Amino acid sequence: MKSMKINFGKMNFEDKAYNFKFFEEKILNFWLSNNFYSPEYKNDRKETFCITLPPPNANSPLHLGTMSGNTVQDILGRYNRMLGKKVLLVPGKDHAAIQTEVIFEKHLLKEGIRKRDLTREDFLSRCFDFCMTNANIARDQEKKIGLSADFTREKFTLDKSLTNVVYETFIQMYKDGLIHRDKRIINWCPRCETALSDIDTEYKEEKGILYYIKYGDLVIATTRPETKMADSAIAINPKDKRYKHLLGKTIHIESVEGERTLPVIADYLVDKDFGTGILKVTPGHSKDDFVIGERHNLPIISVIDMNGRSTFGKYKGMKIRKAREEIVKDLYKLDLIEKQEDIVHNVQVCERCKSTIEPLISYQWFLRTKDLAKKSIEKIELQEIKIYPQRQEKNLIRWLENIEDWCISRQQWWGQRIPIYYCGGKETIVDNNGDIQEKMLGCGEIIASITPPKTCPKCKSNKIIQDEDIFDTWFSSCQWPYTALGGVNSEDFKMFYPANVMETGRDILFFWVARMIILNIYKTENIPFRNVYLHGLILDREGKKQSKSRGNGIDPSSMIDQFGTDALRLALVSGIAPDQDTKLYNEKIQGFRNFINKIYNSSRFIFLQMQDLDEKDREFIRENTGKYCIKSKVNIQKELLDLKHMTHSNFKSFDIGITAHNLQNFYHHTYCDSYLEDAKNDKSIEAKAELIYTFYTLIKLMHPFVPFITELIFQNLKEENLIKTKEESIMYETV
RNA sequence: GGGUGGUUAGCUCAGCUGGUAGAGCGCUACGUUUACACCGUAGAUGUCGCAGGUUCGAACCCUGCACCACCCACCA
Repeated sequence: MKSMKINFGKMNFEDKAYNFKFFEEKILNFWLSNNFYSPEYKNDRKETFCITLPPPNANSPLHLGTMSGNTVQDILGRYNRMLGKKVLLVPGKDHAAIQTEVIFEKHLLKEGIRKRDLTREDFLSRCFDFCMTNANIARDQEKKIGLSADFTREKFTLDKSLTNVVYETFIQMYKDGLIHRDKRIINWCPRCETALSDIDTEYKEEKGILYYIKYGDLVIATTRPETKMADSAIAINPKDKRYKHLLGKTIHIESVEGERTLPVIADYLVDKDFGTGILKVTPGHSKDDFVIGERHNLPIISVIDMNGRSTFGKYKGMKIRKAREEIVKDLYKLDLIEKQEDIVHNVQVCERCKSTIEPLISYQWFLRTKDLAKKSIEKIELQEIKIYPQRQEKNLIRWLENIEDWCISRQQWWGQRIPIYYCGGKETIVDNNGDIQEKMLGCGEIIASITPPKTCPKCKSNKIIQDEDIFDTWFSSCQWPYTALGGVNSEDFKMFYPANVMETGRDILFFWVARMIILNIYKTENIPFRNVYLHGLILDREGKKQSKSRGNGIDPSSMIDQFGTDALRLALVSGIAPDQDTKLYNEKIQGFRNFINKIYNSSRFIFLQMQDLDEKDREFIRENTGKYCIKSKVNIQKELLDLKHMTHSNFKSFDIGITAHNLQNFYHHTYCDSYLEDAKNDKSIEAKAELIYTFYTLIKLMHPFVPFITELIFQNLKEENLIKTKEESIMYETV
């Protein structure tokens, strides 16, 4: 691409206040209309620096947290570019499966359309358009904050090419025996008729009744008598001496479900202080019971269907509440209820419609992670991947050590549909014993394939049906480090993998970072990134989390309009420490705007000194490479050198907040308040040369943090023939 | 219940491996001087959460406690 000249014009010395709006727009156009953000701009550079930027969700505009992350990563990118490296920041947008589907459904509802009114294809195509609209807004925001990412390389996680890479990974895992299909308890919303991840549910305090039900000679307290026919054991706490004699025995009961024999087991999940200290274990309808059931190899019985109705005996077809009432009545009739108590307990509900979650059993796809996690732990312990702040390392390792198999299927539409095909299809049935089973309708062949097979390889039937489910969104986003680079065979992958930094929130250290390490080591036999930088949250003035419901969210674009991008960038990073929350509010950003204005005015002062110089003087100034003469109480030569060293060493340890703070402090108090004041006493040409030299040095050091105003000053120094440079932009100068 | 972080000037926070408490905002007074009132100069303001301990010496190290925030688990 041929570079284009933008005429910045001379700075307007009449304006005493920096007109950031005017200049920032010009500068941004200058950067964007040239090739500066591309690593190919300086193709001869050898050492690389790469960040595959965490893709924000394509379902809404960016919030401040993402922009703060962008700022940190851009600072690292710009700094490394100024160190002479070939820098690539890859932008992207994430399809964010479930979250997007929820948001888009709400969006549709405003138009009076329900999801079930649409076909799967229609829903997907509308949702795609919705995402593209938001992605465009988000991309503009990224540009506006000054993110020097190569936008020609932008990826969307649902792009066909990325999806195919994800499919390849899955199929490889399938062949390696890492994928299995198994029963699992899920959060089912009977009203929305969908499975929900824990994130899409919330807890609500609810009044309930605790029934003390007789089980033979024992009494068990429960709020859910309607699941008692799905019990497969009686459990006590191993430390509970009261019931020790029962261990290993079975108890015989006669109840509403008829005669049954249940084993007595011990599990530490049982709270001996709740109710009578005895728990009825119902693996089919309670998450904790499911865990206990797995541990003790208990049968799973289902008595509630996906419509939230009972499937058992005389209660069959009743809504759960109704079934509960009836069962309680029957239990009273049989004199099997000792007493009942009112209690207030937390109930898990659907975040959207607030109906009570029904934990149900269904078949899901799983990834075996234990062995993969071991390799990841090794790499972290060997410090091949470093975590900032370091204390999070042990959290990460502990999580990896205790990792469970990962359920990677979801019952939604918006996402990557699982590339598994069944000959003739399948259906899930509940047999008379309450057992959930998958019944194959064809010859039973299961085919993993990127493209739909035309016929069954075994029986040659042409009735091939794809699995209905999609992948967990994290299964795709955890492959981002190589999908962002175009897959493991691309030129970019060869040149830029592994990335140097992964910058993300500590809240997704496990969800994302840990699993990214796992999947990337599996796929590439190499780490995905060398450093992990965790950021904290951006809180409001009172230290509260910003949220839409609280209405305390800070609108990034209004901040930029009021105070300018450079000011916002400084406000977002100055004084921050990794994993540490930070507060943001108007007055704070205003303070940084004042500082930007200080930079502007000091440059005005310096340029005014240079106004009447002839070309010979200018040449003298240009040729000055660090001779000092101005008498000042500040030893500027030494101070500048110290500042440089400190900046470099702080960057090495990712102490960006400290660096920003130090640079600002130095510029304001040492450079302006002391040194510039003293410089006023020396009118010699040597003094002017020193002034330009020191100024130029500082502007470059500050550029990664406040890129706009420093570019403006650089262009004017060039325009005025006061510096010797071959570079078109300050971002390719050397620090 | 388990874990992590925080507690320093009215507010927001610095304070690196122990050696006389710092900056910005705010406040007070003064000031239009070769850039800047979105400014400068000068100033007031602190039992460094509480209680012990180590040390010649602790905001910093150790022990315990309190309060705040967050994370994980549990709520039959």
